[in-house]
Amino acid sequence: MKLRQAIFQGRLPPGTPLRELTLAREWAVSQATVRDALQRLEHAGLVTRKPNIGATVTRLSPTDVRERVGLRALLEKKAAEAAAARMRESDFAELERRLKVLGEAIGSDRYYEAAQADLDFHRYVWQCSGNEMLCRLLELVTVPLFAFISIMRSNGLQRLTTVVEAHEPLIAALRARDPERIRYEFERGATSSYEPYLEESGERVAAEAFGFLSPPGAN
Amino acid sequence: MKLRQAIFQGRLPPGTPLRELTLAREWAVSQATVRDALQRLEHAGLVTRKPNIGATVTRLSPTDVRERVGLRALLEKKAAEAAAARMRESDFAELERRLKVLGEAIGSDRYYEAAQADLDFHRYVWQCSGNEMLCRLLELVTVPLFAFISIMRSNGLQRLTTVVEAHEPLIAALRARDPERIRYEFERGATSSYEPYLEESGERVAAEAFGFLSPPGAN
DNA sequence: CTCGATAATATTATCGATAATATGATCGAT
DNA sequence: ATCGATCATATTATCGATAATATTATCGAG
Repeated sequence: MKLRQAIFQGRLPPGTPLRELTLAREWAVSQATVRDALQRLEHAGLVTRKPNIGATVTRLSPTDVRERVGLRALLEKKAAEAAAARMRESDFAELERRLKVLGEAIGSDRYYEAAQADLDFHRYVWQCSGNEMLCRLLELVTVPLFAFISIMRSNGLQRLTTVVEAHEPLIAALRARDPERIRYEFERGATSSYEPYLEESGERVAAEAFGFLSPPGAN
Repeated sequence: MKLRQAIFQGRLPPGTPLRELTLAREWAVSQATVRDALQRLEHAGLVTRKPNIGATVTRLSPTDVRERVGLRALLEKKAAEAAAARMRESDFAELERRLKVLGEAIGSDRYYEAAQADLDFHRYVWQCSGNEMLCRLLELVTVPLFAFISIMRSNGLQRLTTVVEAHEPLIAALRARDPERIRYEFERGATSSYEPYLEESGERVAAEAFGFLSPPGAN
């Protein structure tokens, strides 16, 4: 769980090799425990493992980001549509509570907490869909994107002030239970944050964020 | 890898508890190796693990099947559309080769091989989409469905003779590069095999397949 | 000086054993 | 007799050490 935090905070930049025994000594645990953690993070998409070679912090190429953003939009629209049909007033209240938590985390410049709160907001919508498998897919697709954004923010490369307001149309659309509007707002919400990195210059912007260029053959 | 086969062949019915040390002794390997295998199968969706409790062969409730079939249709349509735009003649040839392998496996009543070949056919379409993440999601969603079908077949509960012909419209639609037709055929292909288990009587049919009823509170 | 084979090193994969935890049974109190 | 607490047992989680494998460095031949 600490590893997850380190990745989100950008303390372990994408591409960092994760040596099992090294991490084990570092945290005073066994290799088996580290191995276990790495396997779980691989499942979450934050770590990439190759058999007999080793593990590294997942590095998202512009192509990867594009793929994930597209899939997230597709799946989240579906989830939000289903959720709208099932959400009661208490669910909307919970959603607004989570948005408030997000606002507070942003207000105090806590990037890791902000990313988690952002994730928790969206996760709640997913859960309201009542579709368990859909939730799992969205976790898989989205978590590394949030890590990506979290790193951007911790490097000061993304404006934070607008984040809360950006979420309000989502709640409004869900409240209205208008499928067309839900699709529009969630499509927009899923893609807007990443637009700077999806254009021609995406590679350059991402490189600035991480302080290095991806090697030509990587991914 | 043997465990995977055992699940597909129905030798380990859904719900079977998988004790780490027991399996380790059975196959003359270490607990760590079994643990590793279970973790990978959990990732593939064939095994369900609960912390400090244990692992069982994943049991798909009718709801689970419904969720997965719906998501598979959604994702596979997207993959097939993208694939059609990129497939060359050699790709179509490969697809037909794989369909032939499937036909041979069915001809000799080898259920495990048939399920794998069926999977390999669809996997090739996914890969032609060029969208790596989409492939991963489809694996996750679909593999347990194929295991489900494989068990049905091994219990003689599904007709096999029509399987090959059912795949031909898919190839034709891809060849035609007609998005509308691709969507139609893949939607149909993804859902048709499961129709018997998606109706009111789904629970009963599934119970027949596995020889037992799901406990009321399961899932 | 370059290329290929071979040895040294580093890292993952596996092993056997121990510790931590949850489940089910036993006992006592009401 | 039933409910709650405690203990026994089974199972997973973790540990330290060894084996297998891949990468890198070294050496010798051309």
